Amino acid sequence: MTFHSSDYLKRFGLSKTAIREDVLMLLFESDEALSPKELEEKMDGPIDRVTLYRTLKLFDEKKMIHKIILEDQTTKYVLVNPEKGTQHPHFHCLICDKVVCLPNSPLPSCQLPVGFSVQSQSTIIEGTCQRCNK
Amino acid sequence: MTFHSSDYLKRFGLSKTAIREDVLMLLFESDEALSPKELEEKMDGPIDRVTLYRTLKLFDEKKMIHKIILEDQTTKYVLVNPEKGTQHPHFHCLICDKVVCLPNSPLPSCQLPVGFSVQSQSTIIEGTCQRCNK
DNA sequence: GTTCTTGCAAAATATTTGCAAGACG
DNA sequence: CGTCTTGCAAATATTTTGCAAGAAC
Repeated sequence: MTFHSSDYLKRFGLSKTAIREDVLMLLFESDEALSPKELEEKMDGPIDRVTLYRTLKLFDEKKMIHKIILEDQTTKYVLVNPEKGTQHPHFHCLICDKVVCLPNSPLPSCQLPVGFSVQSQSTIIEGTCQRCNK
Repeated sequence: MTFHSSDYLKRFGLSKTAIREDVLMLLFESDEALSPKELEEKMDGPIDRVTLYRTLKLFDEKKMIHKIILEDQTTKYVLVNPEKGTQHPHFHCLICDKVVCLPNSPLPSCQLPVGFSVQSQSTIIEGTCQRCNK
């Protein structure tokens, strides 16, 4: 299965630009969530940080990516994968610092007090991943 | 039941200072989580922001307070209440911006892949609270 | 009196805004 | 060509660090 970033952009009604394609590609190829700084470093040439932030904000608004806020207040992003569902817990390894989506784990439900209504839920689990536990 | 901030500090091996007592008192009296800025505004006199940050970091290290990172990347703090357990979901109302602990709701459990180990878990539920839903 | 805490100045970090030049369709 | 996007400069917000003066015990 190949990934066509330009089709992807078109599908969300966005015009095709080099930066947007690069960001999408990097997120698609990555097996972990990436921070703005990590994205910047992985980009081919030097990229303007402002444009990167604007691109990420746009993708987030279009729900093309998930924004993950970690306990250390840093931000990472993953490409939304419709097959994995739009909401699931994320795991943050405290040793290697990687953040991954937890597959096949639907968001656990909480009992809410009467009168409250939910719009979104985010669960971050911190610990050590299987690679670092070896 | 009264709250003695100086006893509280002593119990955690911290020396008693005016700022620490003020911060503890404000957190104790509040029915919602407070941001550094909100704490600063609620303080009697003007307070040095650096001291406030250092105080909050210290309390967090001693596990006297919970640090809650919201989706908008702001930080709020609540006093740890041993009766409510040390970990539970937090609810963030998108209308009034209040953040409260969800009482009687233990942290929902997630199935983790083999080899992963958990150190902490945080769940933030965003939505509208019963007051704002009326 | 020695150690811990505070307050100030300044730095580091992350993110946003305004605007003119440039690219997209 | 008109609109959307980019890049630069600069602003804003948040949090941290170094250090000397002051308070706690």
